[in-house]
Amino acid sequence: MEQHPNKFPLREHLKSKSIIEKLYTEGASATAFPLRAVFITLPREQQLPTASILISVAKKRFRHAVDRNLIKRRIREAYRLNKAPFIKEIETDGKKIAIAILYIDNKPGSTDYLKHKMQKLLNNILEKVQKV
RNA sequence: GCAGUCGGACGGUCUGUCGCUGUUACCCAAAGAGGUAAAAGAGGAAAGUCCGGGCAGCGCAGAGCAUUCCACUUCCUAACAGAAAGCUGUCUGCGAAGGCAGAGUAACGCAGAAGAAAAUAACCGCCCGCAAGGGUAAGGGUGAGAAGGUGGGGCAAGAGCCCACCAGUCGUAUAGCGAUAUACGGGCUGUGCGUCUUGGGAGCUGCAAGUUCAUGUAAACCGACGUUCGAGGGUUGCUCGCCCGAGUCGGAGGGUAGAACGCUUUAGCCGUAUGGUGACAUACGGUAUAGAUGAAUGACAGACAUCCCGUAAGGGAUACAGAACCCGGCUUACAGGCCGACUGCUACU
Repeated sequence: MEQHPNKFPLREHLKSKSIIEKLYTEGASATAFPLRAVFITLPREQQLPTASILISVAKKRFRHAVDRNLIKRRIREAYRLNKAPFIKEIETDGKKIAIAILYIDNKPGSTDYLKHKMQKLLNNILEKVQKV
């Protein structure tokens, strides 16, 4: 049975506290304004998916929960629709990766805009990962 | 018809594509992971976290003191600082209505760069008197408040000194469950705030409560105090009193940070009837409707609906805002429209 490429189930969300802590202290970063990613490559372990994602929108920038949710959902959508080629690359490199995506603008961006930026961001990350 | 007051209820709908969450059924599989399908999946305020409860853990022999909250009346409720129906004063409005305040004042204190004076008042003024001195709160300016107010009588001039009306207060009667209202009568009356007094309450901490399982493990090491000559702990903040008591406290270092329960069936929601002015209560019938946890409930496209602009073609707008244990309130935000009762103005009959 072939897997649909555009799914983004909960299992691919980053949850482990220890990995998140590691991510923020040791992670490298890539930026494609208004998105900024902090990421870390991990050794192959059985339980983790190829890419674990954490999306964060600061309360400081958007006071209302409604606005934060809106942006998170748009970012998630942008990632969901663009992740397939990215994951394939990581997989052929034999790596696993954990990424925190941060939103660093004070204004909400439209869905099309974010999709475009997400492609850029993922390419930037790939470049940096493959250099190492 | 226009303008407005109060109360109530609502706050988008549908289709397609790609997704998310838990549930149920089936499929694959040693198991896990996975796949397919079905039905379901944010609010009136989910918000602010300001009150009150349920629930949970800990605590609770008792006494005193302190602290703190509430305060017109009756009533509703699980409870409340909330709601309902009223009462008194005051302010706003032509009005329907709405806002604000509301236990007591015996004692003590404060007011203050005002004013003569802030309570056993005499600066100016007025009166008596040769004068010394005395009488006087009518008039003056200050102030939130000046010795109840206005008018008349009276007097040397004045003053509840006397009278009428009005306000307050106390007593009696009547009406009301009551706050109060009305009538009659008596005494003859300063304002605000605080302390205080009276009456009624308040154990503490919150679902990151708490329970179970898994992983790991340490009754290891160092120091201090101590076992009836009692270390230390519990007992709301303190005191007394009471109780437990052989371990307790600190340092350094290490481990976990996952899963399940709690967790959604409830003071539940809807309807009808009865009682009540009403909040609400009772009875009967129907109904099942989110449970995430680095946190789902979405993204995109199109159509419709409503409103606004425009002669038209067409264009624009659709708010405030996102569950986190659950309820009852309060407060705040809000495009747009709906229903009921009432008020004012205008027109017509």
